[in-house]
Amino acid sequence: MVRTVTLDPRAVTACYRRLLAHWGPQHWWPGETPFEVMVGAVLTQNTAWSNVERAIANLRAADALDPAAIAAMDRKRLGVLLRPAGYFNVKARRLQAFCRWYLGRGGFDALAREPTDTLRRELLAVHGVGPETADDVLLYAFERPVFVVDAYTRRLFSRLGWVPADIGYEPLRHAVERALGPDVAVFNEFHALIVRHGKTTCRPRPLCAGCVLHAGCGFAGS
DNA sequence: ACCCAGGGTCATA
DNA sequence: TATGACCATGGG
Repeated sequence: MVRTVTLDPRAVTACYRRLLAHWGPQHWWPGETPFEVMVGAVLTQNTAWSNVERAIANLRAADALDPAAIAAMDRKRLGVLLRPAGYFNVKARRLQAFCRWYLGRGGFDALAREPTDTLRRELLAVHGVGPETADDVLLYAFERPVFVVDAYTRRLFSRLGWVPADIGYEPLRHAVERALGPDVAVFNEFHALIVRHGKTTCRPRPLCAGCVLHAGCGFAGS
């Protein structure tokens, strides 16, 4: 039995509005096609996006930004293309596992007909796809109303005193989803804003100083 | 010379 | 179930 956490919808909405007013729309997810978004979701695991862009550029230059091309490619050669994204041996395997699932399931149009919970369960069964990567794919490629939790999200909400610091992925995801209602556009923007905010003023060390949320969300430092 | 990045898997206790 | 090691490049 997972303890459910409740967030105040008004407070979370105020937090979202304040971040949006301060940072502006983030235009996530960068990517020409849903498949490119999915590739980015795997490659950006624990990796700076600037490095992912280089790897995607390599794939495109090799005419390999395509599920069949990636699935059929020699793994070592794929690793060479992915090198700037880091963990390139790991990611070559993960990307091929993902592409084989994607092709085996009939591609985007077939997958887009499946209900969200089915898609999520299948994504999580693919080697190398964990909760955050699965939810990136669901939200930013399939445009399903799923909120993406990451380290920034957990840190922000726990520093605001709204959730325990060790809250699990699912409890936090459901709490935010309930507080902000099922809304693809809002979930899209909110996650991007939390990342944007987290990598600038709310870095791990030192703790937030002069953060834009101090006034709006009651964060008083630590 | 550190620390960090848009995580996840696997072995071990 | 819960830690810890491991994966690896590039920027601040």
